[in-house]
Amino acid sequence: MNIRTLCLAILSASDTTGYDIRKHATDGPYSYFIDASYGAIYPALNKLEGDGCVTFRLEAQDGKPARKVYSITEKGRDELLNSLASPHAKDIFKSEFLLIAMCAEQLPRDVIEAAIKRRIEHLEASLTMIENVRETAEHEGVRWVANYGLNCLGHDLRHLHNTKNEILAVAGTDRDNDNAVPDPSYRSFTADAAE
Amino acid sequence: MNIRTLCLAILSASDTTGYDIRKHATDGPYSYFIDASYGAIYPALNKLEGDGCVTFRLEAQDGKPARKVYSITEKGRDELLNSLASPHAKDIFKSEFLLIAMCAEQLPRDVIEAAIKRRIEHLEASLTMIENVRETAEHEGVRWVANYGLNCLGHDLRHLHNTKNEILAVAGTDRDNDNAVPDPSYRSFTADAAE
DNA sequence: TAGGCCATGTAACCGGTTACATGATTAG
DNA sequence: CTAATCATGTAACCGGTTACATGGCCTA
Repeated sequence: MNIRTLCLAILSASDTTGYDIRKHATDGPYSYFIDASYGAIYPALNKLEGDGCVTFRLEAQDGKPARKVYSITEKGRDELLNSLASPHAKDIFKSEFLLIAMCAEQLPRDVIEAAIKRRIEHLEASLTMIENVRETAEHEGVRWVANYGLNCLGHDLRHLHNTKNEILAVAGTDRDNDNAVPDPSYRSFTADAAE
Repeated sequence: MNIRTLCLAILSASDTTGYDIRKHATDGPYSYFIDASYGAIYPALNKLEGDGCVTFRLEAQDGKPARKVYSITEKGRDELLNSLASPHAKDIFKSEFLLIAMCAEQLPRDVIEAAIKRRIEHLEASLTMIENVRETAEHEGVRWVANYGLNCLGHDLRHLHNTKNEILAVAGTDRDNDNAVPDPSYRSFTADAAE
């Protein structure tokens, strides 16, 4: 899925500007699905307009540059439906935190501790944001997704709290107190690891 | 996080070839964190070798081309530690399914139904794969991550089963059989849907 | 008066995918 | 006889990010 589809999806819910689309995809209700920057959104919107998938009206403002408020067209809705209906959908969870956890034995305890802290903070921030989205949601779909996120992320956070000590216990030695080579026994794992 | 780091992480657990690294990142224990293709892995490995972060030995085989079995060096471990320690980590969940759910009102019921089906199948496949990873895990970190995945994805799946009717009820009209207004009994769910 | 917000946009760059080339071996 | 698996690698391409340019308004 690409920015084009994201723009159409956001515009299918209500008219907005490129500037606001980016906000939606950064701090707003769409932020935990896709990320997008101006450099991607503005060209996409231009292309979309050329293809007749969206139209825009100029709203003059004093001082600020005129806002280009985009609306989706029937053709745009068709394309949105098509791209969402085609089964290219694969949900991807890219987690650096989990990669750190995987390497726990190789890493000093403080690194893991910091990663857990970041992960917890990130989850809490997400929860707060989604709570906010739910409160102001005007579409059933958005509300459902917000509940989904709240429920799953909440569970995630609880699980992390419950099990963080286990992964910390596996950690290597702290970098600060010197002989950070954990245990010579690690040295020999390569022999049979290939399996 | 990039492929370079991923390669180092995988090599930090055990020696392997570029070919196997790709398998790890496609069907194996690393598949639900990052994706990687040959076109990215082989150049990364070459660069890593030039930088002294990994070494390799050639293992001749008859018929097949010789395997280049890579090992991580002390310098490579340092770099891995550094990139995992720096707080650039942001966990990203890219979900086309959730985008479809967000647009539920705009979409025909059959599209949403298909998306739910795909999502459930994907979750079940993940669960099976992770179960497998857990059984054969040789590192505590891997086991912990597998449990994490099993727990969270399991919860996700259960939640989806419990609430799928709610989002289906919100759907628009079926494209084929025209005014297919769903079952009115679904209409009252929103009250207690939270948590 | 410096910086952040509004609001648009462009150009250079880059990391990664796709698709290909090679070639022997084994399974259907 | 075809397709897949093993195993390496390259080159074209592409989607997206980063970093800029512009410029007036508002806040610290």
